[in-house]
Amino acid sequence: MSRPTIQSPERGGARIRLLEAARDIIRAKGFAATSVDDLCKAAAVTKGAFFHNFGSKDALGVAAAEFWAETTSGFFAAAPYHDPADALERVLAYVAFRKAIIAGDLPEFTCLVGTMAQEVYSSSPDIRDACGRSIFGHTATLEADIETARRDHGITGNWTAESLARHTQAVIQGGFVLAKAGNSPDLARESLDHLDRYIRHLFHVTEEDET
Amino acid sequence: MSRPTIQSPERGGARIRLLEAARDIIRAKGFAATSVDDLCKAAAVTKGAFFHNFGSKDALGVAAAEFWAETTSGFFAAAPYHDPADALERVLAYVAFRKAIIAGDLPEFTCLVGTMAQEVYSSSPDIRDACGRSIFGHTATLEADIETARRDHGITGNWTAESLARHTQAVIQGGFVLAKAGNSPDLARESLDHLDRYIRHLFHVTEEDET
DNA sequence: CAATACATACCATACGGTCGGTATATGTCA
DNA sequence: TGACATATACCGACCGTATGGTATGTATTG
Repeated sequence: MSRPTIQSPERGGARIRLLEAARDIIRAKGFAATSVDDLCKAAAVTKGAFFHNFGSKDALGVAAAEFWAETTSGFFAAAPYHDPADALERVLAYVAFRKAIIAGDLPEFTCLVGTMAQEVYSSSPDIRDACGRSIFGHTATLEADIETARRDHGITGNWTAESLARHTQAVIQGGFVLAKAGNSPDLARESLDHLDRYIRHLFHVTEEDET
Repeated sequence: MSRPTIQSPERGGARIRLLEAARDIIRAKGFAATSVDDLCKAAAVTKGAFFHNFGSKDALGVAAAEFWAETTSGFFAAAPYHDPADALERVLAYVAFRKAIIAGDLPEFTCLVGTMAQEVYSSSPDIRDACGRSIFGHTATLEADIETARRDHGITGNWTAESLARHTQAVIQGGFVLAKAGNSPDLARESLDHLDRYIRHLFHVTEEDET
């Protein structure tokens, strides 16, 4: 871990440690309830480092949403649900994958940007928009597979790939809300079963046994 | 507006004005970002009144969730979607009704308890549980119609009425998250169209044209 | 007279943010 | 090569304010 240089200004250890702390703490406590001191303590840096890297707490929120977008898009790009040759199978594999990664404690699998957007959409448009870019950027990656599947299977319904991709996100986000309200990850998984069934219905695919 | 009496202690004007203020402000700013002073100012009462009626800010959060449960259950009980004789039609009318009431600005139609649960599920179990009771108490009112519809239409799928009722809530809550992230109510309505289509699929009903 | 339903003044602290300082790395020019 | 200027990354003390909460007083009601 060398010291940061002028060529690689992102190399500053404090910045990413703060972003990782933000990812973990904000998912558990929410943005407003997370203090700058909380973040500094968790990242083992001082306030000076915080305000050197981020001009304000709001700026940290925006950066955290962007950091989330980067890391999750890498995570999903490397995930195995892209393997099937058939586009529809990839879409169904995506849903199964989203279900499979719901494991452990709630703050570990819930969505940072969904939580933040819900909380600050009115008071901090910058954070809200950064969260929106993360969410809708992700739906865009699904949209291509859905559209391909739709064409390959000759499906002509009163819906668009874009809309179904967004609905998929809505189901996932809504599942998280219920899981938190009911304090049980099962509630998030449950809705993904319905989503799976819905997509199979849309594509006239017979339902598989669910595990 | 008489003074509260010992026979009707709920008659205190400050209490309900504070609860109404909480309902409106927390939906816009979130629970943590809403200060006690904010609420007192909006309700035109003093801090003394606040802490007389609620022992703490957390207690106000619990009371606000319970207030929400009461008012919304009254609202939905009086709604016209209960009119159809056929249970399935009532379920579909419910979805249509949920779509219809998505109007105006975001804080006016989004769900207080969904927002609060998402925010405080970890730091304030009391509020979280009160939110959970509100949400799952509402799904229970749908469950009966779904179960009746299922029996009347002789549907035997790999799902339960309870689960579909919860899924309905998940779609609604998720729609709110996307609507906030994208700053557009249309995103909440969109998912309800998918939900409508899903339910019709489950009950083998031909799709109607959507407005 | 006792209980309720407030009002007002006050308090300790936690909060976001600022500021002056220091250590290290890099470019450059004699 | 080395001295110097400059920029970056970070430290830690400090500040003004906002926050949740309290203590005391008072008008009204049964």
